[in-house]
Amino acid sequence: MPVLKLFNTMGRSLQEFVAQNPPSVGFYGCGPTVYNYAHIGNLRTYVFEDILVRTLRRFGFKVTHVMNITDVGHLSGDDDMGEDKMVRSAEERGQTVLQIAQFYTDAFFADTDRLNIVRPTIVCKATDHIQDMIDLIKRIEANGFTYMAGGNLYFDVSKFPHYGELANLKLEELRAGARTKVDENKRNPHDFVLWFTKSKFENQALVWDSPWGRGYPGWHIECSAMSMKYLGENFDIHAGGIDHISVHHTNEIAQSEAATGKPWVRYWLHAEFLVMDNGKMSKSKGDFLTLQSLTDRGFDPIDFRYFCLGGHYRSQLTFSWEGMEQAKASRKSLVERILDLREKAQGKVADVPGGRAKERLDRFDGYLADDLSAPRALAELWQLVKDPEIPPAEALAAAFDMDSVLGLKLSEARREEQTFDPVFAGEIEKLVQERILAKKSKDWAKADAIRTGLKARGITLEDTPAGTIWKKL
RNA sequence: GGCGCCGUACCCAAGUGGUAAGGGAGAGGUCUGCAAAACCUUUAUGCGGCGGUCCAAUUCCGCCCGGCGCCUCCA
Repeated sequence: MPVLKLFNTMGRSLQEFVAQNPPSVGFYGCGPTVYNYAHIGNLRTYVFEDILVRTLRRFGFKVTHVMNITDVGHLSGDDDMGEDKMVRSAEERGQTVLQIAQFYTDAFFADTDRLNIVRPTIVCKATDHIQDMIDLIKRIEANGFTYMAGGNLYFDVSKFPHYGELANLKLEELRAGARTKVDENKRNPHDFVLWFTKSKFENQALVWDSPWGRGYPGWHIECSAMSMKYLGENFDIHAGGIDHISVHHTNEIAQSEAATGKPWVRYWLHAEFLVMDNGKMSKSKGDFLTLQSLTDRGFDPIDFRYFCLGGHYRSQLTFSWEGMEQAKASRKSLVERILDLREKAQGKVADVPGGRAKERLDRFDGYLADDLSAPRALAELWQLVKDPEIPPAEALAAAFDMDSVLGLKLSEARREEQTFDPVFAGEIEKLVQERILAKKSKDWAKADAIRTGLKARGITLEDTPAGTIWKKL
């Protein structure tokens, strides 16, 4: 395998990936806050993380993938007088916060399953790790990075010299340009809460006892506590959306390294946003597209996955229905080619692709190795399935190999005949035979009538040299 | 104000200091009773504009125009 290079946000450069303890790789990906459905922008990031994990595994690494489920502590902004997201959602539905969390957690994994995203090795809920967070905060406190103010425990960013390195922030300038509506308890606008006992709103549903009083953890601490618990005090990769660079990940680094006194994460990867024609999609504004809204329009979840793969993860991708239509058409055509190859290979798939197929597979791996260039990798797959000089059985072997990373379910592709309800299929088969007879007697009117009739029922006929085949429209 | 990104054919979207991947859509052709599918051919002397560096720039630098993201919960 070629040398894997990844763009590290820390340092903003393409760097050779060197695992700390090869072949093991510790990977932490920020998971969802489960107060609502994931929207397709969220899902784009998870598709990216899936490509990352699958690529690492293809390149021989043993990946431990940890993902958090944020079910507490994710508060509204500094100057936002609104409620806790979880609490609001619970009140609206007349359920408990934990019921809400469970419902949307299930919905989240149902979505990622449909997108053929491999489940994380470890999924951990914030509410199951409160003691770990408290223990970690104690260490941060013991090292002198905290202060109490107004009942809350704050992290003092001025004590952490490297604060803001990930985001290229300079504290002096930030002070000057700071906003006015910040929490008045803060000494520095960028200080953040590690533990709340005084909330800006009432009815905090979940509270725990702690050395600082009864309350609940700040948002950032869960990722530090849980990642260290499962991956150790320093690990290889941490990934998430680009919006997390300046606040969430910056704060995670500060508190983690303040606790341990040593470097925490080696590689930081961030996925750019999926944006709508008129700007970004906002989960908190309530109007956003879910995977379900795509399938309601007749798209297969994998069409969306294909759509995501068409753009590089570090580039903004603009969502549009037209773009989805194109992805759908494109994927359909790709699957058609796989089916054709299957028929030509008469069910055979080479054990190991050789010759020209191997060359294309190598090129494919080279593209993945170059900062996960899915668009070029996908283009290479197209070149492969279109290459007339490659024997079908070899092409299939290489294509399925590529799909171990792309995840387009190519090996599961079947002609509709094989997946249809047998009764319905038998009925169609009968009509097809009738039409063949009509054609033999040159009764074009009847033949065309049958074809038109089937089309109305969503079935299209194709007369190939090998006979008539039918498929779903 | 600070940080960062983008502007490539009708559409989506890669990419490179030496002359533009791939897909969708369109057009022409082969095949066909007609279709469909498939296959073949075809679609940017051009990469927002203006300068600069260079033997050579779409690719580097500067400026300008246009669009977007983050800095506040958000992938």
